[in-house]
Amino acid sequence: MARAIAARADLLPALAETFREHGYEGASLSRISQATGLGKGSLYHFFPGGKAEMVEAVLAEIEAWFATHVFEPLREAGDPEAAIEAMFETVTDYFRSGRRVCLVGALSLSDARDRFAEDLRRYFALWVEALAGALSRAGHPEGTATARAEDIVGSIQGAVVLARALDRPETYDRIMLSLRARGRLSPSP
Amino acid sequence: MARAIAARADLLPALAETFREHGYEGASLSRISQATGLGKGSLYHFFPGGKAEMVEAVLAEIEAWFATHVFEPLREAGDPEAAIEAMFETVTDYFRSGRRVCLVGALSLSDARDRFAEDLRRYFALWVEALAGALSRAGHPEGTATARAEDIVGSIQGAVVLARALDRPETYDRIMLSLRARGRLSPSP
DNA sequence: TCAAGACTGGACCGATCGGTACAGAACATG
DNA sequence: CATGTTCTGTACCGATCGGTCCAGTCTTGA
Repeated sequence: MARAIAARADLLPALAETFREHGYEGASLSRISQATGLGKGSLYHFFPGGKAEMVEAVLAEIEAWFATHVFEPLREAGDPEAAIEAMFETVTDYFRSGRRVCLVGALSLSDARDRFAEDLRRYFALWVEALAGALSRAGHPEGTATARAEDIVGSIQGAVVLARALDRPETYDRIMLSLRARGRLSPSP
Repeated sequence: MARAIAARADLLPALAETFREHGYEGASLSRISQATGLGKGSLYHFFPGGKAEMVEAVLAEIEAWFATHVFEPLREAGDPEAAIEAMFETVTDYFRSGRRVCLVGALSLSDARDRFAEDLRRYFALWVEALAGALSRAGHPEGTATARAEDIVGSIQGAVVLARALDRPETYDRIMLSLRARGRLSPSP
């Protein structure tokens, strides 16, 4: 009984990688079956809603992961500046310097956006909100903290796009350094 | 005879929009057929290589459009600062404040990236190069002009992602304003 | 005017798509 | 060990996929 829940959760990493690599349309059931080592019967046992339910489960796990490792540290840290630095470290690691696609960003650009609109929106909204709070507590002017947070989150997404297109992970790392340096130099807009 | 060339070019806008809206996998031949009003026979007459050749033709036109309207103005402008301002206007218009996806960026995040790698790489490389040149002539320190250009091009791509995910075109416009303001305030890193 | 070639739509192809049905294996619980 | 449930692979479904083929219709230059 408890096995079912664990097994379902165990599938999510393989599912996530498959959707990251092939997108929603490109991740066919046969590819998913191969990636997870499970037949269709098992997949539909855990996800009766098919691919749509798989994506939703993956998005939920991604959001939970970011909540634990990114959003909450930003919100609760005693030292907000250190938390922001830690955020850069964490996401650079997570996105493997742009070698790994951000599934939420990729889906946002695809035609699957409308189907999962609320999940995609919430992920970025939570990120911007948490970061804006940390910036604010780090001394950033109240009025522009949200704007600055959007700049940063957007830049991270753009860095993934650019590094992948140029096939240069260093570009991702460099953009991260530039964002961090800017935060250190000028807490004012 | 001349008709053929014209007709092929006339298809590109509809093709481009179809790939933008549905991605490479999602843009099925039946959808393409519907969007262009042409049967499969005609499509394969103009693009014997099928979907792959269609995408390549679209990418070539996009690159040509950007070369004319963005890259060359950046390179040749007498007033580089004005050219950079004009670039922001042009791309904001082109991407419809993030309502319209950047096909090159979207393909870069998809599994079609490898297939069109060189086209995707060149588009961004040319953009960064042209912008870095303009920044440099506008007084930006030589050593960091390329880095700053990558920041900007990446931020534009990220703004599209973020605005679409949040479903807030204003976010795209705001990020553009922030990028432009930053250029005006500090020509130094 | 008329042949040559550009162009067209749609029937058709095998492959694969997402999804269903189901019989049996593995399993936890009594 | 018996029983009921969970889990599994596979055969199968209709639909659609990308792509081919071709008979026929336009268009153009001689």
